[in-house]
Amino acid sequence: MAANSQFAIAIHVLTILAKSGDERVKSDYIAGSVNTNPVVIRRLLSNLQDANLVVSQVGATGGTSLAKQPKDIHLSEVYKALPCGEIFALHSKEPNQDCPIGRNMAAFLCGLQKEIDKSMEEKLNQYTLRDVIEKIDEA
Amino acid sequence: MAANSQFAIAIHVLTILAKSGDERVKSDYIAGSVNTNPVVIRRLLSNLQDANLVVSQVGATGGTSLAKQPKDIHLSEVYKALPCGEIFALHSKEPNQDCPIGRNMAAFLCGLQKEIDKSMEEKLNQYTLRDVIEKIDEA
DNA sequence: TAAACTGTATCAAAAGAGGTTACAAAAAGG
DNA sequence: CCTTTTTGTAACCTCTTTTGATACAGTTTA
Repeated sequence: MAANSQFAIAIHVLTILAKSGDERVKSDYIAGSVNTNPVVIRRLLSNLQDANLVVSQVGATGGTSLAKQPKDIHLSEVYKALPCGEIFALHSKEPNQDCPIGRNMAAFLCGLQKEIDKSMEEKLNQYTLRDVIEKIDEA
Repeated sequence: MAANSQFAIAIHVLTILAKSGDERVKSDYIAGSVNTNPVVIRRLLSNLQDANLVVSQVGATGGTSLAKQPKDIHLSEVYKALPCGEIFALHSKEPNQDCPIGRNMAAFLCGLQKEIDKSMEEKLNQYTLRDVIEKIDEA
C-alpha cells in the first residue's frame, strides 16, 4: 500500500500554522507547501480539529489556525488525533484455535502492542510543536 | 493495505519451533497452526534464517528449528529480521523545496523516526522468546 | 448576489501484503 | 539411480489501504 504518511504531514501542517500565528491559512496554501491536493489537507485538518488542535472557519476569508500555543501541543496529541493503525498488525486470519499456541497468541501480542504503543506515546510526549519549530529554525 | 502482520506471525512461528526443541518442523505444519499458506511461512522463515534465528534443511525429512536457545532470542532481533517499514512514513511526495518549512521538514522527521525506532527497539529488547513461552503457558 | 472558502462524498489510481500455483534443487531411502 | 518429500523462490492475482482528484453543498464576507 502507499504507506501512511499522515503523521508526517500533520507535523508539517501544524508547523505552517504555528508560523502564521493568528492569521488563518487556506488549505490551498498548505497544499502548496506540502505538495499535495487541498482536499488531502482538509481531510487531515478535520481530524486535527476533532482533537481540538486547530480551528477552522468556513466561508470567504476562511481558513485554519492553531487552537493552542505551539508549546501546548504535544506530538503525542497529534499522533493520537490521527486514524493511524497499530505499530504492527495482529494475524490477518485468526490462528488455528485447535493449536494451544495459536489459541493464546492473540492475547499475548495484544498486550505487547499496548506496551509498545505506550512507550511510543511517552516518547512523543517529550516533544511539543515549539520544539519542532526550534529544530527547524536552527537548520 | 493489508496491515503488515509479519512480526505477529514471526513470534507465533518461533514459539512453535521453541516448543518443538531439536525436532525439525515442516512449513506445512506451521501453516496449519498459523492458518495460512506454507509459502507465506517459508518466505518468513527465509528472513529469520538470514538473521540467524532459525536453521532450515531442505529435502525429505527437512524442516526448520531454532538456531539458538529461546532465552537468547530477543524480540528486538525478530523485529529487525523482518522487512517492516518505519513506524510512520515520510511524505510520499517531496514537500515544496521553495518553502523553508518544507525544505527542513524531512530531516527533522527522519530524526524523530530514528528516535522512536530506538525506543521501540529498547522495549522489544526487554523480552526474549522464553518470556513469550512462559506467558503463553500460564494463560 | 457573487466570490471565496471549508466540509465531504465519491471515484480512480498506486502500492503493498498475503494467498496460490508452479517448479527447480536438495536430501533420504529404498 | 529413481522416487518421494520438502525447502526456496519466482510469478501472478486479489484485496485492502492510501492518496489524488473532481464535484458540489453550505457558509461567510463584501
